[in-house]
Amino acid sequence: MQAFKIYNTLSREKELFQPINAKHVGMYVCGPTVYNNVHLGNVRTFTTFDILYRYLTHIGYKVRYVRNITDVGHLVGDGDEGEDKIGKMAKLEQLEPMEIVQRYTNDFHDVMQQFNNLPPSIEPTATGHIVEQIETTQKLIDKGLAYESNGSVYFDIEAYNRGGGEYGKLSGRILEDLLTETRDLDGVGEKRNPLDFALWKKAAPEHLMRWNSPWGQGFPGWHLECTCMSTKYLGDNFDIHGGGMDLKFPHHECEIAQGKGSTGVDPVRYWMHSNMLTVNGQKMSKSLGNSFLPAELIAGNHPLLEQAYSPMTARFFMLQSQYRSTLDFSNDALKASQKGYKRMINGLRIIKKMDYLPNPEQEIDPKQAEEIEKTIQGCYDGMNDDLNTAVTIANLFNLLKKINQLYMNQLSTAQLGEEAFNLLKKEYIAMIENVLGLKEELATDVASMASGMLALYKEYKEAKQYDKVDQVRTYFKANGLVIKDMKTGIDWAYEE
RNA sequence: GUGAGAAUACCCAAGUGGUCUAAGGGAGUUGCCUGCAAAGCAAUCAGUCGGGAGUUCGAAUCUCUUUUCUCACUCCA
Repeated sequence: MQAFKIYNTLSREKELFQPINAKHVGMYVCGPTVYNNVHLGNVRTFTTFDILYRYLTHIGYKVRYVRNITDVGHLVGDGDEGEDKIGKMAKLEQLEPMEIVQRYTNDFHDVMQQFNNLPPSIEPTATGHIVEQIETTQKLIDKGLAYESNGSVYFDIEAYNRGGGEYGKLSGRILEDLLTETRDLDGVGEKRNPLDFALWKKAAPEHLMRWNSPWGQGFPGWHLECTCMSTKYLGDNFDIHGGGMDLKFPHHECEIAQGKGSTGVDPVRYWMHSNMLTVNGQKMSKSLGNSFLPAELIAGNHPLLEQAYSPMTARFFMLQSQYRSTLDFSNDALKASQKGYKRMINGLRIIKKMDYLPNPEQEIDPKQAEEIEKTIQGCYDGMNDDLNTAVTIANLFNLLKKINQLYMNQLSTAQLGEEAFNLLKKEYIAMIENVLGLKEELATDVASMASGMLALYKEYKEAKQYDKVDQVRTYFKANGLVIKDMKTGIDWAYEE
């Protein structure tokens, strides 16, 4: 097993990853709130944890990857007073809330597939776990860590901290400071303390999404679902919890409080946070209006885009930086990634078709073999160092040079030796396809290819080069197409 | 204001005490290859890591200071 290090937000240090159960890893990632299309910034986060999932699997762990769908409880506006995001969209579009949920869940899945992110092992929904959320709320009330107020239930942060909780430890905040800052804010109303957060909210009469509970009709608070679903499927204490940097406070802080409050143990061993995708130095976000939808990127139809970029180009672009750095979007950077990605994939095509060719005349060059081994180790060193995909890719480019040299006969497989060659082939393919999740994007524009061929066909026909004409026909036929040579003109059709 | 980070070549981006005479990609320049290209290969491309001071035998990396920027504290991945 590789010595894999993770930067743990809790300790602010890279720590050697040691799962609770030697061979098994439980990881939870905060999924999207499905009230809108996911944007490219969201994609970065999910891609980061896709790489984690892929790498852990690659180095031999059995991973249970849980990523939720938030389909209720996430409020618009300031904390606990706003409207439910999904309910709001439902009213706006005059649809059932669940129609909104389904529409954007589908969109999310489509995008994940386009970017070649693997589906999680379990994808639970908040509405599917109302019972669990009510139970946890009751448990917290019983323990004196939550209180009912006018049909809503709030988590009591002061009581939690009196009992040994350390609210603020993840984000590095000091409770007293938070209290002072928020003391003079208004709208406290039902809460004992402005920092207290909702576990259960009473539903206003016009509220669409509502369930019966011991405290009347209502709906669960946003933070609670992740606590219930992560611990339900991964246990009270599990290995890895991931999410975007912007969820660190308060969302993840609240998750720790709820988890520790209800079970007595810290729920998560390794907290991982991926950094933001920025545009011109500013965070990409829906509210700032500087976010692109993946579809706009792929089509190239956004004012900030000079051209279209394929999903794999974007994936490669994201992987060329480390997930904890902010990554700034620019056309120049994307174009550079496009070339790099294509070079790497060209190498993939070459090595896949290449086999070891023994040659008794030629001796093995131990230096070459050693270089290959060292560079492959470099790929692993990069991944092991808190998923430093940038380093892994740098090493892959060095392997690519060897592959191209082999291809151009500037180096022979016999010089590398069978062992080193097979290692090169196996690891280059595995790193790109299995670990980084990059794949070939075949240009499948059959129509334009066919029309170009038709032009050639016409030329050959006019020059009466009938052998060439037949060749073109055979080529079309081999691809399931036929040439229609009519009085009115030339066209192609699908072979019937 | 409070908390968390960032500043590395023309652009993107690794590197967080010696292996750094600073990865890798893109752009540029030169050569090889080619009928010409493209692709590929080879060579070249940062005397230096935002500025200043310090610690150390040794600093891009640690400390202090300063400037600029981002994020969080309000819905966000």
